Amino acid sequence: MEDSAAPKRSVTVADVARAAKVSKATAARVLGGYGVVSDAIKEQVMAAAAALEYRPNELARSMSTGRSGIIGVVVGDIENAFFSLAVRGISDAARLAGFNVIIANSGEQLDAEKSAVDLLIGKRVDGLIVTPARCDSIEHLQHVRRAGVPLVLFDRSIPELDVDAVTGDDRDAAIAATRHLIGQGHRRLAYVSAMEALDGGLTDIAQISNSAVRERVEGFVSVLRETALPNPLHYVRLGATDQQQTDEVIRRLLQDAPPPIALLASDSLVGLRIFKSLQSLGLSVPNDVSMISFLDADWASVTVPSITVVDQRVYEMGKLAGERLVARIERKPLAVERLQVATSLVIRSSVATIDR
DNA sequence: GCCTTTGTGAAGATAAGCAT
DNA sequence: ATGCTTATCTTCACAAAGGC
Repeated sequence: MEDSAAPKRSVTVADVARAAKVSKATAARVLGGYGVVSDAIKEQVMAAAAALEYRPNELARSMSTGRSGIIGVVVGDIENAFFSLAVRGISDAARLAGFNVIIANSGEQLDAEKSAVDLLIGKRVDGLIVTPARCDSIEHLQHVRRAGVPLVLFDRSIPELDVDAVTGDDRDAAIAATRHLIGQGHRRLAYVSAMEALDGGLTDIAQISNSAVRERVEGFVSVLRETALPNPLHYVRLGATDQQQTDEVIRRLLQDAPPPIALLASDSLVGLRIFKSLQSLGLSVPNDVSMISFLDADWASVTVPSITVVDQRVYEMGKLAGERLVARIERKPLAVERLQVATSLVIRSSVATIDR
């Protein structure tokens, strides 16, 4: 009956050492695979460890080494395919270097992000990858650096912070997508984002606290300006946070500028919501409304019509961020930089060509 | 005297138990 | 109520022991 599930003290190095009749340092050397031990003793210890079913105590190990072998990742929205793909890239890079990953979700809320960072620092993660919800609130991230924990920003950059960032080429991507729409003859264009709407509407691009969205909007607006289209900021619409809000955003846009109109969706969740909104309004893509979405999400290639997208190569972005963080943890001498992953426009069937 | 192998003891954060 | 000691478990720097 000794095999019952009765709670018993876990087997430690000292237990193995006692069973193998050696000191715990010797047992620890064998079990931890470090230092030098004669073959005969190595065998004794391994046999004792196997008999006792020894499992190392990771808690004690990280207490002793000062390393946890864990990388913390704070993402903006775990529901968003952009982040799940990124996390896959990050954890692949981490695993290759012998690290595990703990994921926390901020829901793009600054408070949630702060407590997630706090928690992970408390867990003694060896490094942190954060998608900052706001690029204008950096106190908690400076604290990470003061704590001596390597930090890599993901998707968004904060120049004042002097840390590595892995982002897309958001401005160029938006320029390419917008030019494509212009090239197809569109003159009524709008950019739709899930960022929280600002009180009093958008009057200055610098107000946008998310650098990725800000740069995309800058790209979008710059193409509208070079094409001499009037009042470009008016066609940047924030607040498409859920289906209901998106329906509302689309409804107002269509009141303002009846079809034909072309929409640029800031991410794949917004893209899908826009697609649903248009469907429920009985509007046809691309005959009534053309659209391009950021991120080549699965759904974008199976809808009718299939959706023209900005392929962000998010897996590569995640992998790059993971590798960069590992390099920082290993104290590789590298200059702080912003690594941009190039995007490409994947042309499908959601943009109409307008004859004029 | 040197090299290899093995042992000793401290560090690290926190809480329970004990003494003042 | 307060401070002190001890226990947790592993790793590592250093010390010791044994063989040549």
